[in-house]
Amino acid sequence: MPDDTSPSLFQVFNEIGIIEQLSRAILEARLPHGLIAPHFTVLNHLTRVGDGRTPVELARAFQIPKTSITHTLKGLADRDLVELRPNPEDGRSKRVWLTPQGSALRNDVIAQLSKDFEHLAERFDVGPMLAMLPDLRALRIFLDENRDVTGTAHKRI
Amino acid sequence: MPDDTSPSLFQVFNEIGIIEQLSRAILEARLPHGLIAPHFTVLNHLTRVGDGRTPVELARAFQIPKTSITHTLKGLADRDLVELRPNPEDGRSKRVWLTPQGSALRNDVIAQLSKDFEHLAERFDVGPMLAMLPDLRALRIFLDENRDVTGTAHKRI
DNA sequence: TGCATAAGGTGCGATATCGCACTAAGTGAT
DNA sequence: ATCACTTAGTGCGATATCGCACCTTATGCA
Repeated sequence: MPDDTSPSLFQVFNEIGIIEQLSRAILEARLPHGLIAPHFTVLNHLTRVGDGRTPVELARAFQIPKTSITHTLKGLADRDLVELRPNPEDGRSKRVWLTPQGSALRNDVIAQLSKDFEHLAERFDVGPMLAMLPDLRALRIFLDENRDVTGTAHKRI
Repeated sequence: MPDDTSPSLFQVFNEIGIIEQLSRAILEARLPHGLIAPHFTVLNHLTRVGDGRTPVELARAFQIPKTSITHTLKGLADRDLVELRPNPEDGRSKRVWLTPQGSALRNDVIAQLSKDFEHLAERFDVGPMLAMLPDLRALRIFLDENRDVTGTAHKRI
């Protein structure tokens, strides 16, 4: 049983879990009522890698079940933030397109968060945070590539 | 708008979010059917800081709404993993006690995860992960103490 | 002591997550 | 061309999350 004095991966994952929660709260405070982090994550992803992705591609990117992305996309489509059109190359699937409103909302939120982060950086040295990015990336990639090694695969696709 | 080349807090939080998701999957793969990460988090917390906490103390520790902890505790109590008894010092509140089964389950899961982490460490250098623990802690503490600064407080208590 | 206010806990309703199972469509081997 | 198999998407049901409103009990101040 790990104790509280020697650093352990338990503690690392625990801190990461809490930080995820707190940073998610910061994000959701900037989203319009009814939208939560997963909605924004989709808008941001489509902006960064380009829209026209299929729902399954998004599910894979976010490591979530297909049913979850279906639901999230429905929420975005109901608000006219994305548009789902058939995939001409595959009759089974669809493609997800950003609407102008979806792009605008994503950019507004990013702008707000940039300001929030600037305020934080005035009172906190973010240097170490930025410095740990490569190691975080390496860990994320390793865990991602080894998802099924510990019998962990579940239904994520 | 942050680009993808210069390291930014966006990317740090993004990596942290993905790692949280993947590590949660590792944990939940070791939990009995019907139990999810929040249930384990409660058992683990009560083991580490001692049981006899009140539900509100737990909600504060995990940064979640009171209603969420009520629900999670009900799930644990239904499975006889914790016991809720009245708080003799405050007629409004209760205290949460681990049952022997709750303690045993927590220890079993920890043991499983320790093995999982050992397997991971055989193929991945965890040194940098452990080294970033102090910085993660500092960030967590700072975000926690400044939750309301950006108008982010919500209903978390 | 009385009363306004705060704090702990929960019922309820809305939404989210996700496993299961199903349909429709693509793939590949014969 | 056929048929077994795989893959994309979704309906459904179970559970989770969380805001709101409410009840109960405690606290603080006049």
